[in-house]
Amino acid sequence: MKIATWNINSIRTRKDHIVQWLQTNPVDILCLQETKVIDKDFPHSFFEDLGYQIYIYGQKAYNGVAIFSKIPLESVHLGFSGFLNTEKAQEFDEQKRVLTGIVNGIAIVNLYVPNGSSIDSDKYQYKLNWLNCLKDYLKILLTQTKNICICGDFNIALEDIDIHNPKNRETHIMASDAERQALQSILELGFQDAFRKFTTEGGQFSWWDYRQASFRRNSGWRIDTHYLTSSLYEVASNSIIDKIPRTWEQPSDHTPVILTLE
DNA sequence: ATGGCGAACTTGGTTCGA
Repeated sequence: MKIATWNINSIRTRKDHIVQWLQTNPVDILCLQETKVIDKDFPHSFFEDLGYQIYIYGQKAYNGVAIFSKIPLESVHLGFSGFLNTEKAQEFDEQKRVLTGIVNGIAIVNLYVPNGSSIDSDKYQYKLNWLNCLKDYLKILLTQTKNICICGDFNIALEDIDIHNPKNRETHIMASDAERQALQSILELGFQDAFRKFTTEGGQFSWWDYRQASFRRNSGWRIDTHYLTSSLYEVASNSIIDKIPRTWEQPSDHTPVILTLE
């Protein structure tokens, strides 16, 4: 079973890339982030024609997540408030960043973690609070199943080897201590980075800034991945970053990451 | 210290992303 994650930075701009990619990479599940479109305008048919069921949770202009699955999902939950009945959860759901469904007994949690802007920004505090809410959400999900795959754009590089240049990383968004600790605290619930089961190498990135010829120079960050509970981590047989779509004309700034189970 | 690039909406200049 293959589960891919890809921040495509607008589904309407990138639909041809996604179709082209799926034709050579017919994964079972594709989790997308930053669809940037209201549900009514989501271009379903392109992907349905390839044999996928489409699950979407979108909003105007920003954020938005989607799951494509060859097998219909069970127990689809939109946002935090799908599981968490708190005022805070409802407030966070104004931004569409969380979509969960179950397939083959595996809960797939598709996430677009807030970027946070910069460490002195209000958005940074929002990001930390959001991660805290995610932890509560996962605690509840863990009471229901031990087979969980969280994947998506985490907007956090967990280790220095996940950044092309970790100098000054303490003050940089996506690498500051508080962000890493917030993510680490979630992982301590019982999740491991699937990508790191297979390589401890640096220089492996999933996002490159559009500016400063970052891709050409491989000045990237590894911020997109799959975190797995131990039952799934044990049966993970591969995790790779496919850099090819980043070489295409008018690409997303992120590229797909593919997990293989069994 | 700033802006670079790309996308969406407010459709042309602004806001946001990472």
